[in-house]
Amino acid sequence: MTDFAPVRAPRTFEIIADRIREQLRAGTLRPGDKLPPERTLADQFGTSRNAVREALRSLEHAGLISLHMGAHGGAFITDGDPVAVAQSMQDLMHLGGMSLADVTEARQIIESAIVVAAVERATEADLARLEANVDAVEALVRSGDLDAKAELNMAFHVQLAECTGNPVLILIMRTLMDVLRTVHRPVTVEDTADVIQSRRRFLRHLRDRDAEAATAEMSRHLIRLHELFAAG
Amino acid sequence: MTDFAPVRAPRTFEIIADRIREQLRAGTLRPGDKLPPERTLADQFGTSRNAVREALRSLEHAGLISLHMGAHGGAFITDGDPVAVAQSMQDLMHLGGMSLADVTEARQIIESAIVVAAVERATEADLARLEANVDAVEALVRSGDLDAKAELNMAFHVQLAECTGNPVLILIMRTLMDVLRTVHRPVTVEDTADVIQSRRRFLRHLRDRDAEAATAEMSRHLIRLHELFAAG
DNA sequence: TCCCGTTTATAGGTCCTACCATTAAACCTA
DNA sequence: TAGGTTTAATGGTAGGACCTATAAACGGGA
Repeated sequence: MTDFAPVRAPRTFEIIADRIREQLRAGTLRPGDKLPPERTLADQFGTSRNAVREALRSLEHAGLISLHMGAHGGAFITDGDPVAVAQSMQDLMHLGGMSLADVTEARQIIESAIVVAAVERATEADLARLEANVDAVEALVRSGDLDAKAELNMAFHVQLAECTGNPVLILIMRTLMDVLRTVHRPVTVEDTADVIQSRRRFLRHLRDRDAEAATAEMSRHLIRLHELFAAG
Repeated sequence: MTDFAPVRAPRTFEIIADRIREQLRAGTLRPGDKLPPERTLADQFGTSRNAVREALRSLEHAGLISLHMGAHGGAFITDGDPVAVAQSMQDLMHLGGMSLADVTEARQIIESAIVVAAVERATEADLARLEANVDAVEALVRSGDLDAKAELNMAFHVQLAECTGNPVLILIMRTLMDVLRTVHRPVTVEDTADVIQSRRRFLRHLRDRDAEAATAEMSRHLIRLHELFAAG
């Protein structure tokens, strides 16, 4: 019965941030709009500029606004940049002492589910993009640019998530890739040939809408990769 | 070739926040630790207290630290509260970046994968916890405490993720639940009976290590729930 | 007329100082 | 010893001053 939540006096900057959030939800403020200058806001809210700044800082971190300096600068409503969310998740993962093994495993589990959804929904354009990615990777291997190759490899998985058309899944996959990037070790060249082979098989299964085969192919690949990381 | 990233002068508070982040990743600062007082930090970094405060605000928003007032207050390293991430996702939802349907769908896809992993790994203790949860829900339904019931229902899904033993999956599920909690509408009583029935069946499959049946049962449940939300 | 450097106004970024508000612990007082 | 009171530590707020970046207005020279 008596499960009273602890009361906490709201801080000024929180109130300010909430007021601005309200206007966002109400639609009074729309992406692209510019907020009044900090000094004006401080005046309107009847607070110090300091409090306004902390509120804006909070909104900026949330990815709701982006701040620009100089004349005609200011706080602009963004169209919803998920980078902030990804950054926060990364922080939590690092903080929670999550190991590389944890991340790759989670990725493996989630990606297997994503593949199933992608098989159902991938459009011709999606498939073309994925194939273009593999082609580009092949070209980079020949030119020896391993860093760019690794980048594209990660992009492949994000693109796969994009096939589902679900922004939450895309966000999660992007975050996982970002985390992996920070602990990334360049993989030796010899196994890239295998990777490309695997990708091509995978795409064939995707085209055939063969969920089982596609999942199996991807799982094999991820397990190998996981072992490689673990060994590395 | 000339893919120069735009340079942006890092702001002071960003540098400060990054420095603190570094210490977190390095493990010098661990959850529960207390940062020096703002005044001391300002002194150490050679900046104004203002810049320090904005850095702390940013870290607080990221859920990395929590600030407490009063003597022996200060900035404490948290153990990784995903509330901040959830808040950011909510903001995105409001900005139109993602919809409630996206979240429930992503949850559905991810949870189906989690079930597979849980079937393989759930220990006897895990199963007992899950059963205890269902029992508790049943009791709360009889006593009519719908809020507490909803809370336990969400806890069920987090507990399921915990069966996998993978902290990344746990974090993701917890985040998604947090997002859903805020848009939660009390579900009517009549269908709770069904839910409990479904849960019991699900747990039976889990005990039998029958991945297919467990996944099917959970999917049915989530699809129903999704429709309920959509109709809500 | 057109180009290009200069000026200028705007607005965020930083600093400083003072003071307020909250809290836990030390210190009384009965 | 119990319970209220003081006190010191620390985050929160205020308000002013100045720095810095930037786009637009201005202006001089070819």
